[in-house]
Amino acid sequence: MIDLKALRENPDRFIDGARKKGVAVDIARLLALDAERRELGARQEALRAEQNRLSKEIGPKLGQLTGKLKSASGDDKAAIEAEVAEIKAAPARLKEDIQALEQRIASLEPEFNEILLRVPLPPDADVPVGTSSDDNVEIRRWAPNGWDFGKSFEANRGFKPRTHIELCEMHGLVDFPRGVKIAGSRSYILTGDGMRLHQAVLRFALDFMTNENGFRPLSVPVLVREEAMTGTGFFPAGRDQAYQINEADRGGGYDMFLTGTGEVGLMGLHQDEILDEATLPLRYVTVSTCFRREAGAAGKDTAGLYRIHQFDKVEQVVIDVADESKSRAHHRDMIGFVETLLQRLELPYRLLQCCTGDLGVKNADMVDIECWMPGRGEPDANGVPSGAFGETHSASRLYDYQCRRLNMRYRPGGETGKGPTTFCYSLNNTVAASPRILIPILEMHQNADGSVTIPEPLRPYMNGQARIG
RNA sequence: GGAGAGGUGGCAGAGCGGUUGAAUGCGCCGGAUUCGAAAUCCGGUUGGGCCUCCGGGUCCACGGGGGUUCGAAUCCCCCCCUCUCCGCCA
Repeated sequence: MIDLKALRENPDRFIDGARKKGVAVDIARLLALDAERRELGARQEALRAEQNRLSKEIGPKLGQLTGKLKSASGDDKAAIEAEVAEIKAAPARLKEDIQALEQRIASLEPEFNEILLRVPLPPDADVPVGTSSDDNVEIRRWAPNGWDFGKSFEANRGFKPRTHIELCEMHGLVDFPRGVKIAGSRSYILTGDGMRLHQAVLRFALDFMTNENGFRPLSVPVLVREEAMTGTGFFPAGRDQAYQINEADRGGGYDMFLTGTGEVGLMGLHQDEILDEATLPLRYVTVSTCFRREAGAAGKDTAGLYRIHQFDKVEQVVIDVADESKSRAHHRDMIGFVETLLQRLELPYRLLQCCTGDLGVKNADMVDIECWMPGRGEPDANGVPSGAFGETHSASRLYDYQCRRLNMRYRPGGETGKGPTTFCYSLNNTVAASPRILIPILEMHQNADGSVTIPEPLRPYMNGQARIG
């Protein structure tokens, strides 16, 4: 959620930001509703003040009169009753007016909130303007010794690559047909070394973040309430991407949602808290199963392990004070962790600065990391794929957009600080999402005979095994 | 799944229709005392919205929402959450 005060002071910044992101949102309407809301609110508040003042006067008077009423009779009684009625009349009128205003304000609320939640965080000034992922800008790329991006896989390695699908089939790493039988399209079952490799990557990534980078490992709920989805900024915009568990209609009270990332649980952790500044920055990592409907992606990446409804992901988040330079520094760090991890796995990758059109509502800045996947891309005349980059990581900077929604604050100046409570800044980044990352691992480390060399760092997690096949 | 109890400030815990945003204790902060500290004493100590001539004004919030009432932390209804016992169970 954006800062309403900032919007009032500088609407153009948000109008411009929404335009750059390609988000259609009627900010003029929002401002009009806001003005009306405040105007009505001010009038209501004045009436309430009057009502409160009268109540304080009336109490004792009423007490006296009801006392008299007990001993009174005849004309006296009637006179007192009339006086009581008169005293009650003024506040009663106020009450009617207040309630009328209350109703008018309430009638504005749904539209107001609907628009407010959809106003995107403006992109940072240094984010390239663009309309889609085609306009993303490459920052840099890296490849291990012996790999030249300028040459084909065959030219690099001396043999034609097999796709991960072929490799999985060859070594019995995944059972796609039975996955589909059980759970429908985009489902799979990791089998044997496939499952072992999957677990090895996840555990390696978690240990790397925990042991080497000082992140605190946490488990998170993946089945959450709607508030957690809205608070973390995934709703309402991404509502159609989340699986909804229908509990309300079967007497469960309320519906639940399956999370598409561990970010929801990690960020929801400190919802509604005022954090001690001394504890910041918070660095959390989790591994969780992620669920995505992939609505709107019908027919896209239907084969293999690339685009699937359920996967596991090691996710990192950082929560810190409201400071842009720190936010940028954390971003660099978090990207650096991933680069180190990919380099240890000897996977070629590139960093992409996402353009404004590719940021989504909640990010001010986002860098995607794509690994080289030899099995992707258009096949040539001989049916050998060209290879292509495929997104494996996404590092976001959100400023206070998310923490504002989550109501996560700190008080500058520490425990004894007198500063105003301030919304924290948050960031998140993938560490490793599997099985998608198995694609470059299998395809890049395949040998001429189809066997796959297991990258060194994963071997301890596979009982020392050095190759598959 | 059945039966019951309860949700009040950082914590503990009063209040159960009328200046109660809330007693009291603990904690915390400031000050006094002290060579210093402990103890003691004094004072302070929730969050948010709106308006502001920046002095301040005003409203909201006692799990959440609605209702009754001139007036609700206190009464009523719905929801959420926690705890205890029984049943079931990884």
